[in-house]
Amino acid sequence: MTSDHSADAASHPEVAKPLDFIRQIVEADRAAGKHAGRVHTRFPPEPNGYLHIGHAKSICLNFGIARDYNGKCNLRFDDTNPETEETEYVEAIKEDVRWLGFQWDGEVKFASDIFPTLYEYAIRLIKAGKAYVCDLTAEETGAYRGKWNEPGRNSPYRDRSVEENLDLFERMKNGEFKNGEKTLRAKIDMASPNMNLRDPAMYRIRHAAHHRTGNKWCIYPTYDWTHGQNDSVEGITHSICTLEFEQHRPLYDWCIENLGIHHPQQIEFARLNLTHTVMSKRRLLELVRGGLVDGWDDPRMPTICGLRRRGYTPESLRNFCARIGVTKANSLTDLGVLEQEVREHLNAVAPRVMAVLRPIKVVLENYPAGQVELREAVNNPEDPAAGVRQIPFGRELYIDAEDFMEHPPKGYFRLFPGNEVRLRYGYFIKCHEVVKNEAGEVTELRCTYDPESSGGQAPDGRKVKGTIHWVAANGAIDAEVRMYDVLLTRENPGDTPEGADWKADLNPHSLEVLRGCKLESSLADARPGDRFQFERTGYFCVDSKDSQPGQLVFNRTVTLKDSWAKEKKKA
RNA sequence: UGCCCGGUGGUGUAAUGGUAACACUACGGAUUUUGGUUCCGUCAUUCUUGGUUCGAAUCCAAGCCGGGUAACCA
Repeated sequence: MTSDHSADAASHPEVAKPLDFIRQIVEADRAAGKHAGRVHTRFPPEPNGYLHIGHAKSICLNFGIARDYNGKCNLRFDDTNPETEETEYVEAIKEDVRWLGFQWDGEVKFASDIFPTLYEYAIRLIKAGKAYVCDLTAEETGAYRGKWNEPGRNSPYRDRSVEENLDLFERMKNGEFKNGEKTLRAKIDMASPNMNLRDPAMYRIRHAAHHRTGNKWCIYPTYDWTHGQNDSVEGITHSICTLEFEQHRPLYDWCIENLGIHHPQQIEFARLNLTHTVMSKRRLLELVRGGLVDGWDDPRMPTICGLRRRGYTPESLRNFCARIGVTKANSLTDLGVLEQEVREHLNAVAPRVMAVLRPIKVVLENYPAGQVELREAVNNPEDPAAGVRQIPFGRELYIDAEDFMEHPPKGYFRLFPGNEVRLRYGYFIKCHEVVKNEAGEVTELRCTYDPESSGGQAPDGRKVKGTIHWVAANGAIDAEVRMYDVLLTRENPGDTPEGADWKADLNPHSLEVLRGCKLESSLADARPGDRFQFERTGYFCVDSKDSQPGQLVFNRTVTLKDSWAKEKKKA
């Protein structure tokens, strides 16, 4: 087994690091020859909402294991509840999985594909005396189920004959009964300490159109009666799900064993929690329906489509999932880990560009009026192959308001009266005069430049501490830039006090829209989805929804690390 | 209240009876035409109490703490 492991590690460098506990199980199963060494997983979303970063963890796990062990991974929609599920979500989910970089095995699967099989299986259980039709209402069923510390009571319908059950079940299917009038239940143990084994429902009556089967069925199988059999039929070997299904596992196993069919192994892991982030579909839906965000793909949403629109790359999401690991321990991952991951990827691949977000005009009094020269700028210092570009320089420029202070604190080495700084790829400049408007705001700086410092080095060898970015006024592009911050101020939204509204923690500053930002002219051709580093500021991408040629809109993906901001905070 | 599952630096994980380690964060420093990147360094960890053992993060027991669980949701 040791040699097997190293062979795998050699052919799959990404699994060379210590294996998570699920991969350990998979390797042990392979070594033992279980399922003839075959590995087949599945990702089983319910099509009733959009995928989020927590799903990405599951996707990376399931598809990743299939890839690592030359196995397969199915994409299967768990569409057993016609009342909440819609085709709209199916398409969005497929797109998100593909965008993340994964391809499912064969056709997309649906739980509804096996409705006929499930029906046959149910008849098998009825014939074996292991399932019965129950007339109890939902409320009554709850009462009969008992409490945690007291056993339930048998349903008065529990001992119907096989013939009667068969007849009733068929009539349920034929639509002879109203919603909720009858259920088909597994006959297990009303005294089980595990509530899931107290005669769980297998079928309920719902006269509702299903997004795929239309009105063909009016009885629908429950999750518990569907999932394991679906795994079995698809030949799944390892059925990976989240912790809350752990106490369903005995039921999962019971169904399969009593049917005598292929037995996949259910394995549970802890779902992802992120600081400042809500992940439940209910809450996400609340944000969307309440108009608190701009839809499922609002760049502040933790949805895959939101992160995509925000500028996250599939690589960064996959790397994130690899970094956080897989365990059974509940945890809360710092959002900073996700942000660091996207910085790391974008640092390597994003072209650098100069953009002034909050412009202040700078006039170089000793620079010839009307003169324009081109300066050479490096596109990506991390990637020499990215080459260089020419950017215009002139007498009038914009710099960022943050790069000038009239009365700077100690340690500030950007521009202030009397101080000399370097304009990146340009010249040294010195500020002599501050022009303000009536409100006392700085509107213009009168500066001089040192013609000898062309290229950013002074021949006399004098040094400047600060280098700031700039955009020539002439030819600058105007753009809108959306500065995003966390959606929730509370670090752990799970800590919202009982009875309190979690939405009270919504961050009122989660979006700041900046208009009239000045961008270097090379950005004129930027296309939706293009990602850049705005030098010294952060990573930004062209919004895929609202940006237009000539009216560009950028989203801030993440800031650059900022040790000066940290310094200021300390003071 | 019953049952199930967890508990390792601030955070996320590793160590699978044999020197508690890695990453992130934080803090310090070097380099730097991005206060970015990169590099070097520092701080800091086995929930408690017993038991088994030459030896326990690891096995056992009890306790404590956290999570899940009583849809005809998934």
